[in-house]
Amino acid sequence: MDYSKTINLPNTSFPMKAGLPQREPAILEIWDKEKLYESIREKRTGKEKFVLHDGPPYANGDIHVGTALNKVLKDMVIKYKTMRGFDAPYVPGWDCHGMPIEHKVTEKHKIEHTKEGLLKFRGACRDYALKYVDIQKKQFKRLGILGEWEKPYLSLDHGYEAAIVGTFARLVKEGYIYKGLRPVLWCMTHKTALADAEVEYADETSPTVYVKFFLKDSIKNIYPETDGKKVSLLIWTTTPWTLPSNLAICLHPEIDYALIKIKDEYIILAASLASKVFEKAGITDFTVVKTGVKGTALEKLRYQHPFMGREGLVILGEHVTDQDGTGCVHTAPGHGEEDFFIAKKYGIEPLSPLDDAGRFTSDVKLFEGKKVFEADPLVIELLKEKGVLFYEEKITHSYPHCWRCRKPVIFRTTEQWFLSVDHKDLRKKMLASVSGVKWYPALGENRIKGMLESRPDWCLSRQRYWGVPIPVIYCEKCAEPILEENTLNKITELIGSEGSETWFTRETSEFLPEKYTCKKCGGAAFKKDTNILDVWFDSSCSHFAVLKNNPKLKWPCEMYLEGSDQHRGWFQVSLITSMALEGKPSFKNVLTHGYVVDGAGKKMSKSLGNLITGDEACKKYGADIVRLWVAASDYADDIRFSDEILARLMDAYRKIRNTARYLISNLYDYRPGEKDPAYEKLTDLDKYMLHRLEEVIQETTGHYDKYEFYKFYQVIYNFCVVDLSSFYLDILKDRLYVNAPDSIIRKGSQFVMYRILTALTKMTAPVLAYTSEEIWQELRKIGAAGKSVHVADWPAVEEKYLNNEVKTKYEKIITLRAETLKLLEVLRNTKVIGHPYEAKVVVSTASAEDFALYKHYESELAGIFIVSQVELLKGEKNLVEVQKASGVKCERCWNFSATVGKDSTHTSLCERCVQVLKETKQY
RNA sequence: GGGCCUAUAGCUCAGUUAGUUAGAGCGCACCCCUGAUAAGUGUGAGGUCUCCUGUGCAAUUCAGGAUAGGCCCA
Repeated sequence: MDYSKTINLPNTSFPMKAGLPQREPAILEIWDKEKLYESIREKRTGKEKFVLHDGPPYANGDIHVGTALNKVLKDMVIKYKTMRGFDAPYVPGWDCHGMPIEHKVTEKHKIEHTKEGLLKFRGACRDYALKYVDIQKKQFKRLGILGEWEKPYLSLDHGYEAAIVGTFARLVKEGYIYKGLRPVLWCMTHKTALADAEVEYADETSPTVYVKFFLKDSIKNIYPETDGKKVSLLIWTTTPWTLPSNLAICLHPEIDYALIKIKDEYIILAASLASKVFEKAGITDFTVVKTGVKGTALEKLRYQHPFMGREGLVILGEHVTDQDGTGCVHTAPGHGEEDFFIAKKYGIEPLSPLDDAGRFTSDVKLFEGKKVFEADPLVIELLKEKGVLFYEEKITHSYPHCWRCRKPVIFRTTEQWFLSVDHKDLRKKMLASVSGVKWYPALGENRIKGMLESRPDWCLSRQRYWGVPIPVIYCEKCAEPILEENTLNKITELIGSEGSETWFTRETSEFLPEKYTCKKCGGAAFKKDTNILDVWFDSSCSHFAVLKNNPKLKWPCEMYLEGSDQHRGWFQVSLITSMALEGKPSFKNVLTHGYVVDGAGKKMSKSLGNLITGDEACKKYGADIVRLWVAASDYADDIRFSDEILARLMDAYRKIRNTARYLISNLYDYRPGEKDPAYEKLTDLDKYMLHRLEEVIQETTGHYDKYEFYKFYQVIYNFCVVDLSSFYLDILKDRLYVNAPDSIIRKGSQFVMYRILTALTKMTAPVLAYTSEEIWQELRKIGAAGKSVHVADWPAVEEKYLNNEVKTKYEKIITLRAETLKLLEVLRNTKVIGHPYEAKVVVSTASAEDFALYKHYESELAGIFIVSQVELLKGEKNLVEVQKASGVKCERCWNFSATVGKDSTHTSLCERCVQVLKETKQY
């Protein structure tokens, strides 16, 4: 007789091999078809809301693993909160305006600077953005992320654009918006401002001049010998053309400045640079009169501009170095960012006497009409004439160039719109509000506070084309901006119904009341602002545009979850608009994660060639592996992504999957509730495992609640490997296979296995979105309720299954088991035994208490150690011995037993197996 | 250059309120099993806790610095 036919072997069609890259898309299709997201919404209607507000990714290119990580984290939070009973809708969004799209589109379309040309260009940008919204949407869905993919929010939606303009209008009304000057990088060929990203650095040879600027104020109180003598500060510049705009000379407060006598005049420059400069200039005949005077002592001295007929001021700045030059920095606030900001501190207004093409205006009669670089030699000539040119040379240095025309760019001061962060104490209020927000990890609070303390006013205007227009109209005659409420409201309304294109298609007059005249000069002709708003302003309005305008959502929301770069970005700009206009933050919790880096901890970049897209990862590993990677990583720090890491996770995935598969395969004849033994009838092993499960549920719930997914991963993985695979399930084999199918011992174990599997499946659902669903569908076959694991409720801790008494006892048994296994290894290595069934364990115990405990489990011990026999002795000391089992191997259960052969019909079976055959009428 | 942060086995993570041999799982090596089988069990080997200096009787743990790396800014 073939006894293997009489045992209850595992049976399932659930595949061992996952084949995720193929299987997942099929599951996704079912979710789509069965409208899983909508079903979840329906089930959670009326429940407490948990709104995670999606930070919009930029609609350009394929999603990067970093973006995938971000979205998966969000999805895990939402899936978990949903299972915990919250109504957690997810409305994903996209950031659609801005420069990167402009650039991509410019590669194909040249912008024609006409109304039609501009509209065409913007249309192309829009198409481009929508195309990538679609591409990215597919990639996000592929990752198993559930959400309102059919109705996402886009920053180019009419409603969203109206919210942007409306927010601007409200900020104007509250007095936060002002017009000011600011230096920008300017391309003289394209006659346009450039963003930092549009500039590339290349070597450039420039004329370099050392120029004497004569002091007007006497410094005889510091240097008595200079009384009545000519004293100059020696400055240095590589852009002589900026000298007409010189308004100040900047010194470092702490650097030593030297007074040097040459013939009959005195020159001041940084002491440490003097010899270098004089050597260059070939001057040997000089005397160092005095050193040790700090820049501070020279502050606020006045000097005579060498040819502009005005005086300038000596100021102090930390940016001055004594590494090169003279330590006296020529400062033209109209032509440099640092110059601008340092001059601002001294109340010096910048001078920028250039037109759009970089030609001097009539403000500088000497060079009127000359382009800046043409002016260089003319300036040098003039300096020579005036006798102030100390030394001249050519140097090659790194200089910014326009990335399109490759021509050198300049700094030029322009008028821009700003948001004041100190108006109405906004900065202070923001700083205070930050403490009321919960930051994950807690250090995020530090970081944003530091940034809030130092951030300058927000420059809102951009000289670009693809974005939301600045809704300001100016008087043609006096350039007075119209910031009246009703005008701004009308613009907002029109943009709301027609989109921002309306700004370009409609005439200026259509945005103004009839017969409107300028309040300042009475002019009747007007023009629209041609600039757009910073795209960060777009995203700063998302909480208004999305949370306030969608009744399914709420303001403020529970959570923002983004990369750590958003402390300066989205978190901060959202805080600005929400604090300025609503007086509280638009979020209650902020979770930040680090950046994805490669296996060596280096950042991912095109140039390093270590970049990987979300799609590539899904194709190579499968979404669930990517999700497991996200869950297993501690996102507080940088997150490494490498083949080795993913290979380890695939191993882990297989282990989890196989553990689930094994549970499934032993539940084919189980129906929940049908033949479940009462708790008291369960063996202590089963009780112990029920207890362990409750512990695991408690632990994982705690970890999820703190968003510490990697801790969840460790707990659940160890539970699968240590508690289940190598302990419980290994021991269970004998019980499940050999005993009668409906025996209490088998049914009891199945009851526990079922509870473990359902809980395990639910607990892993937020992470292994697809696999848990696959397992759930198997559970449904035997009676689990609910069409998807994602509509199921989170497993509740069953207090009645907590049993510390059994736990304490069992931990002793487990310790004894570990000792036994070590000894079995010795027998195996000496070839005394192969399978542990060939062994017998003899346990001598000195402690009466322990002996009693072991005695209590005497009948189970052999099964627990997976050996054939266990003998317990009350001995002098604690000792475990292992020896060959006695008796003969039973052909059915493979245990060794002295009872084999006792039955006359089944001569190769042990007593137990004979009994089982009788029970099951197979005798 | 500045701000914030990180650094424990090949990998992912623990841990030490400073105190005898620093833990887990995986991976690896070896063995077993062949009734979870492109599976499963067991045993074992892996770490100068990034480096330097300091404060302690004692430092991987505290302080200072360095190096490497990340984000943001200049």
